[in-house]
Amino acid sequence: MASNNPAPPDSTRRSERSRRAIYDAAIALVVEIGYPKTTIEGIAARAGVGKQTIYRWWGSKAEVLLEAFLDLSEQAARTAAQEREEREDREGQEGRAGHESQGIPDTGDLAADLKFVLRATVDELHDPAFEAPSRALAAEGVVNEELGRRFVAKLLEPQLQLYVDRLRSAQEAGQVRPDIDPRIALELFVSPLAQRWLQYTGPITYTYTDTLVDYALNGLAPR
Amino acid sequence: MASNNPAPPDSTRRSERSRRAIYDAAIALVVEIGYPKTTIEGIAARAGVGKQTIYRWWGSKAEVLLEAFLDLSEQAARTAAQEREEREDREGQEGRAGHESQGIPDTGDLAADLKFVLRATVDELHDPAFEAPSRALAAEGVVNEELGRRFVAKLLEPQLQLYVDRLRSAQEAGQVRPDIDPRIALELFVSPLAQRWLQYTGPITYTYTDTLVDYALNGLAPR
Amino acid sequence: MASNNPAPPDSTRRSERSRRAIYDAAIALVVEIGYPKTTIEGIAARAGVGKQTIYRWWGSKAEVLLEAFLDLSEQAARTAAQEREEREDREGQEGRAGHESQGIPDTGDLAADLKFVLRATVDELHDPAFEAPSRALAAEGVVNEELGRRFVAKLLEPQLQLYVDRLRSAQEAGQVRPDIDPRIALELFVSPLAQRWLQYTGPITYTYTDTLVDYALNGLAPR
Amino acid sequence: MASNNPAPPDSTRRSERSRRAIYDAAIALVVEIGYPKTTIEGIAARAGVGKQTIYRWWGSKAEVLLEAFLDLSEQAARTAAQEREEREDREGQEGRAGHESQGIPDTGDLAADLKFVLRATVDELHDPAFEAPSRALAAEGVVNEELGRRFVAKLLEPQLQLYVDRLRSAQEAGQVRPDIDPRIALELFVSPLAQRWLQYTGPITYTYTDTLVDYALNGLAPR
DNA sequence: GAGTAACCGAGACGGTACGTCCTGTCTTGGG
DNA sequence: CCCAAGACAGGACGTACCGTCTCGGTTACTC
Repeated sequence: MASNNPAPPDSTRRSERSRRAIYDAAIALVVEIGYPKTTIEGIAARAGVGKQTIYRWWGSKAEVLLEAFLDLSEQAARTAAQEREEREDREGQEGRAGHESQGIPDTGDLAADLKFVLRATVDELHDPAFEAPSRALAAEGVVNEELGRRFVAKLLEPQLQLYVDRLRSAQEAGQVRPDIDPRIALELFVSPLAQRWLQYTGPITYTYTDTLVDYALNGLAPR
Repeated sequence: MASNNPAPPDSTRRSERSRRAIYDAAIALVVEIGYPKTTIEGIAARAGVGKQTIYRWWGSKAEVLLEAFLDLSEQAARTAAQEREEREDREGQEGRAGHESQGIPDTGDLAADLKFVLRATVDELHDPAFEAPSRALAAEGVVNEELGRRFVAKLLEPQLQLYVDRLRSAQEAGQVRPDIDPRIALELFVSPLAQRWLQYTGPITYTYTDTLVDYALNGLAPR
Repeated sequence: MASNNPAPPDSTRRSERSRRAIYDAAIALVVEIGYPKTTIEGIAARAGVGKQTIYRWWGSKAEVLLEAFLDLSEQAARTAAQEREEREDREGQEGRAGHESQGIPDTGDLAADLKFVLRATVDELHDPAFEAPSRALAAEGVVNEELGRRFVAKLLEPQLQLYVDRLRSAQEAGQVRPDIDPRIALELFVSPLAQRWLQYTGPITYTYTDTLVDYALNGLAPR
Repeated sequence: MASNNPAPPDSTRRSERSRRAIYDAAIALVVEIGYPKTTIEGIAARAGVGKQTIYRWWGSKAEVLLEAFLDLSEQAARTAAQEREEREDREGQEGRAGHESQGIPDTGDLAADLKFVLRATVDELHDPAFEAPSRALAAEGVVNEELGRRFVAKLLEPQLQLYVDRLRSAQEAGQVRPDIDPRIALELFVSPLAQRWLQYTGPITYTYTDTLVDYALNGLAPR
């Protein structure tokens, strides 16, 4: 199973220093000059790294950015988790669990909980530091199926799974019909938001996401 | 007295022959070798045209492809319309109107009509000749807002408008609640399909789109 | 003998206005931006003339410049001749005839006369308005034999003929040996100056040309 | 601290293989299709080299050709020197030293020696392999002073220095007047030949060069 | 005095080469 | 054997001109 064609590099000797520098440079460049103008040479130069070091460990600029962005997300998640913990320690309360990567709150009111996390998502979509690399990867994924699937599997699907969990909980509570497939159901309010963001098909606001939740839960037909 | 900087070319002298050749070459190359490997140089060579002729009339590879695809769509629409006409003349019937760019059928059964057109869309999304340029433009639009908006305005929005019309008709017929905004409502079943296509977040089948219509019309909550 | 291949243009209908404008533009551009950066398009634009008007009457940028320069020389010669005439009318004297294109002075002192005209040539070679187009044509002529020969026949040889005349006169006066070929003899002092100018092989000064005349007349060997 | 603007390339890493291929291609193209039709792209293609490799080390087509021609001259000189050596070894004689780049022969008869080398030069000027690049460089030098001076310093002046040496020797032998400046004197017979070659002002023959030597040594005036 | 055949200005066209930028591979020297 | 550095073959970029062509317009000669 080991021993591929051009002999795989020995990852135990890999320079952690270089990897970090490459991630940082890649993200910074995409934010500053945009994905199309970001080049492997540019990343290498900014990271103070030889080009070969990039070509040794990654297959394309998109892969570099994907890993860099995954790394960034993990960092952000860790930071957020820590802050939450500290806050809770300080405030000695539980309350609204809050951050979605930590799970969707379950107050018993499904509509309210969904509106809450979707509003948080709206905020995130408007964050410029998140937008540039995220769009770049999404765009690349549209045209490059392999990378697209990895992007989805690593970043998007885990998020969607949280909705699945919350919907299942709602099903158990009798707030969602039992014959509904949660994985499909979530798309009724998540996908519209996604499409508006991806394709500029409409404005992205709190009232819009609130409306989506209402429409999805109650349906379009008269009751 | 009108005297801009790079002096816009005189469009009355434009060669129709070249434009056609460029459109054809652009589409053909994107289908054959993919968008990233399609180059302006390659389009020019294939079209038997000087590069400058492309740079004179378009600002980027993406703009060429956008116009080429728009042109293709118009042609296809014209062809389809003609065929439909001929068929109807021959068969002397009206029946199911059929092609979505001609409007969504209105049999009085909203669910059935929506399922019908969505199934047609599923077929279209699986058509390779349509997929390559379409994905390329969508991807470019994700990262290039200006182009994205044009893509949507010229191609996507007119399609969506057909759903708006059908939903309004359903509202008049009492099959959709009057307080529903059709432009948002249609996203409940269109956007999930779009996202699955754009991001490979799930399989695209007839049963899937049928399910979307059912969920959207009836809602997730118990009735 | 008439009736060439692509049908020769009718020169009776030629626009004198355009010709003048083209000559002026060509000379001006060569002086301002240099011969290599001077283009036919540039000449046409500056002259306010269609490109075809240039291609109709000339075969290359070099030919345009050659004619433009010939025209300029004639103008200059006419102007100089007129000035001389006016001066002489005013001063009512004959004296030193002066301008070489009017013939080399013949005071009876061959060495002095040659030194005089060569000094005038030195001045001319240092005149920037003359230098740019002149060098351009010379350079073109080095590599393009046909044009080179025309350049020589039209511009250089007439000048050299004046030396031939003066040397013949000197031969009759017994100041030059009768077996000497004047056409070759003149090269002894003219060519060194020409080469220094063409190839930057040495400085061009009055004392240099004076020395050339002395060496050529008296020879290198001890007398 | 050394840190210029475009950062000069590291010449120790330079590919000797590429340099040779570029020299060969440049010379071959100039001979085959002429200097104006020789392009950097063409040289690169013929040499099997990337364009950038040319632009990295040279500033223009003319510079490439200059170095290529210098290299060619050195090679030719080395080859000639070696052949001469072998011939002398074989023949065990000294005699007429022969090749001008090895110095001008000094038999004691200045006129004969000069006529001999000038005849050799006449032959060289008629050699097509030498003529094409040589004319191209000369022409470029006429219009481009910097390059012209380099052309002269590297190729022409060393040749002329040989005449200076021979003339000095003749001065010591009393065959040339001591007040004569050899650097100027040589121009009396070298420059006419040069001008005829550069500007097609007359035929280039043995009798012509012989005549030049006679005129120059004895002068034009009666003795 | 209408017809018409050229020149003219303008500039689009199919091409070619420019000089720059980046790709992905390879080589060198240092750790 | 990794790494920084960067030269290399290759190829696309977007620009500038080439020489040809087509378009109206404007003369100037013909019938």
